[in-house]
Amino acid sequence: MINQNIKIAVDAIVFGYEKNVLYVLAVQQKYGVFKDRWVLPGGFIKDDESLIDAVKRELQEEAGVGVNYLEQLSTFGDDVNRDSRGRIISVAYFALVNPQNFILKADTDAKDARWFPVNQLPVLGYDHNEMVKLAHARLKAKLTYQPIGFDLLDDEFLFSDLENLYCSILERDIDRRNFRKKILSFHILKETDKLVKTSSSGRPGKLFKFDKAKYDQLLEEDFQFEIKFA
Amino acid sequence: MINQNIKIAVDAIVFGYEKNVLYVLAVQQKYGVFKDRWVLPGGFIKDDESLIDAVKRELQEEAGVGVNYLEQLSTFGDDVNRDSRGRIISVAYFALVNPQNFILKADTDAKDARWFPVNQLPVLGYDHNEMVKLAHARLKAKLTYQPIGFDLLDDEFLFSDLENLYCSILERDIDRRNFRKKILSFHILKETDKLVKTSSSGRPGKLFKFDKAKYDQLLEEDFQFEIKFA
DNA sequence: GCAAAAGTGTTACTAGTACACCCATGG
DNA sequence: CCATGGGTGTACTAGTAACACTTTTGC
Repeated sequence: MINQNIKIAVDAIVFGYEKNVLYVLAVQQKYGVFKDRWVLPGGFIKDDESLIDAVKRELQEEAGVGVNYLEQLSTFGDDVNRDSRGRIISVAYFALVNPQNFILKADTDAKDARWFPVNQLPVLGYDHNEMVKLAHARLKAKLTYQPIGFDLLDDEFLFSDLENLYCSILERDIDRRNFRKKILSFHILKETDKLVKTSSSGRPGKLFKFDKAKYDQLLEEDFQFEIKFA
Repeated sequence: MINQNIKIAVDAIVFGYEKNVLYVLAVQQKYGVFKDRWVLPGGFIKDDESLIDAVKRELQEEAGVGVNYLEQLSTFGDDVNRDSRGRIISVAYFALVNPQNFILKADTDAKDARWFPVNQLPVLGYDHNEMVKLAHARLKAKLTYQPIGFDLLDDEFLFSDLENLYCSILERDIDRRNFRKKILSFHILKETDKLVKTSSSGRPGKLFKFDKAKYDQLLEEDFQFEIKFA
């Protein structure tokens, strides 16, 4: 069989959201040319490991993170010199997590792991800023045609949390009444009877849950989640 | 650096369209375990070659095809045994061509090259049927939100050609009047003053051209190509 | 009683849908 | 004059957009 001197790696763009800010996970390299440089979590694939398992393993090893949503984004291999160590092709994955579900801890290869606000990201190693840019665009687009915002929130959330998430990620104002009407019209939320208040003043709000089972069922009947904005 | 025993390849799902039928390009293998088996055109990447160049080279070598539209589809590497020769990860590309622009000719590695109607595809080698399925879904989806139908047609075409293309690929009826109104409202077509008739009877129709420059310009002004159907 | 956040309904407008007849050509 | 395919307009419907006041709570 052909002889090839190319290595293959995976990298993950992991988004987290908290209090109106969208974060990206980065790790600080322990070794190599980019020692101390911030990069996306990732690494080489093992010979007998699926791509997706490789991503999950790296996230676990480098930052102690388990994801809510994970999908393949794109494969970076057009720039032959994207990695100075040699020809390396990387399959980038797009992930969503709730940062409150775990505590970041740098582990195997990483010296440190941190959340950076997506708008204040340092210069990362390799072509990782480009990957983040692409993933960010994907997130914005997907938010409007797939119910993935819930993967960034707690299991139970206030309507205003969801609304603020859309506002801050899409960077635009949204009419609260129209937004609520639209989302409720899908019937993919379960209303709990719990009332909570976040800040010290103001009327408490009802908690909602995303009804995944209902959503999956609706998908069978060509239901299309879609939100447009004024 | 890590030792890895994984090879990387590219494969292409090339769609062509002619007279209400959507075709996929396949080549017949000359050598190997799958000798004589139909598979998608593709092959190993060279060490100093970008992914996209590898695809273009393989298409040229195996079938003599130059594409109108080419984009990365997905990378297949979750099934560790997808290729019996060893661990091979494949980056699949999605391509559109106008079959009239060239003559198929099997060349380097391929014994033969042929168009198969997408609905009468034989069992292909590897996981290639799965790739076609994914690409087909992508084509259907993209047709409604990107002006890629033109890449399957001649440079100049009748409105009815475009309409039939949408009908046959999306497998549904379309109201001619509404379709024409919608497409024309985008102002991305140039009307030529040529009149032609395809069949021997009936009124001749006007030829149109896709105005790519105009479309690119509109994109700058957040124009969104989008067609919905009744 | 005031500040803060939650909850709610109506009207105007725009875009989508449904639908049928006339026109130009060749035979 | 008939068969075939090209070209066109209007009325109805549904979904989106714009918009402001009332309720509950803590202080």
